[in-house]
Amino acid sequence: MVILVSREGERPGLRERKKQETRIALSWAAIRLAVERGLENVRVEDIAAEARVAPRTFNNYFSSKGEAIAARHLDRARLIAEELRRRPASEPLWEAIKIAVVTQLAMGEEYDAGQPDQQWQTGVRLMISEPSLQGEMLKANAIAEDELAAAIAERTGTDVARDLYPRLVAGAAGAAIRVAMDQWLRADPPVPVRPLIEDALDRLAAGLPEP
Amino acid sequence: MVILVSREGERPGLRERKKQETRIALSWAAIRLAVERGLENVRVEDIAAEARVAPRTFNNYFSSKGEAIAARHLDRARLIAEELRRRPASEPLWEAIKIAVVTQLAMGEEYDAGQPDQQWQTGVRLMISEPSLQGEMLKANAIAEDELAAAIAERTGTDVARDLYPRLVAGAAGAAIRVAMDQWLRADPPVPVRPLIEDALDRLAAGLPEP
DNA sequence: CGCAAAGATGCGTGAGACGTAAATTTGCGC
DNA sequence: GCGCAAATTTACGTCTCACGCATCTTTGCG
Repeated sequence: MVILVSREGERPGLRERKKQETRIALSWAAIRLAVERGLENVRVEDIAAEARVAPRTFNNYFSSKGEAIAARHLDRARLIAEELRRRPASEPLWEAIKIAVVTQLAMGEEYDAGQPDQQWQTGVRLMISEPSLQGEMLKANAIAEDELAAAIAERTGTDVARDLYPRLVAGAAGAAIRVAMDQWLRADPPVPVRPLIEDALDRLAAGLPEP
Repeated sequence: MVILVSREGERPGLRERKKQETRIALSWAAIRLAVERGLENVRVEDIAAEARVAPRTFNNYFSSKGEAIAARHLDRARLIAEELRRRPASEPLWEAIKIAVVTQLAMGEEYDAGQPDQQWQTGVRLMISEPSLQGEMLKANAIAEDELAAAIAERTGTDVARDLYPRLVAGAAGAAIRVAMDQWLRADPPVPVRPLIEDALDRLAAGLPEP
């Protein structure tokens, strides 16, 4: 995956900031170009050019076009775990998860009430439509799910390594989010995402009773 | 993915049978070699040689080494949906799912009571350990999950395209299976899988209450 | 027994992933 | 400010791949 290790407690020096900017620039460039001309008509070289870096540099950040494209989604998905950690401990777990997910979705929200930002949506649609990118999206989801599991373990005082519980909840929540998202993207007269997400998570918490 | 379309209602002529055999031979060869010398030291050429086919033929079956390795797991995972369809309609859904999963796991069972067959286990371990294969395993799981969703929709009279329900259940069940499996593979004094799977699925059906 | 279709091969090409070493830039202490 | 050591970016070269296309073989069937 990433070669340039961004050690955690790194203070935001010019160096780190620039690295992050390059990473994001490469990622958006990859998405933009892939949407414009189709993934197969985009060479790594093009992406690098678009981001004003040397071709070889692309591979210092990502090990494939797919990874670059999924990076934006990954960063976004990670925020869910981060947000969950911020929720007060008094909140019931499922409630906290629901809020964390919805909050994260609302992040880049624009004019259109309740609709996540356009660019991210474009990226997700791209990943869903191009078969060769589906694997990358799944990988991103898996990574985000791991972080979510860690956050859940922390919050519930369970152990990610020993207990099934945190990973089970994270996995189920991840599945719910994926399904809701998918439904949302397919919806032909467009519908708001939030209700879908909430419905999916509520059903999970209810033990998935037959409808 | 696969180029050679195996049309469904195909009767098992010599042709089809041989194709299937080649596919499986390539897949096992890939796994065996990867386990023996490490994935990076296995060239497509080697796998083809091991399966007694021309190098070019490998790519007629799989589009990458990873796909070949995941194929065995995929075929196995698909059986769950197939088994679910065989369960009597009178059985409660979760019960049926549990049985379908356990039955499938028991398939290649050997001497050691309750432990799935060695080769498959080896393959799964390989996919978990090699980062570059994790994506392939996730893809396989996703495909199997789709089929499971279809089977669930059929059984519950819901619609995969319109209702969240079938995909939600399939996704949650898939997550439960993954988590249980993972726990099982990590367990240091080895433990039987079945209880883990059943525990995970039971918790799902119970709404994942905090422990 | 013979033909049409399906599959297996061979060959050639365009890309990609990545090791390595040289060139550049940044962070910092003096 | 200045200069050096560490972190990054680049340039190059190499090794595999994935896959299109043309051709040779094998299989299924009348």
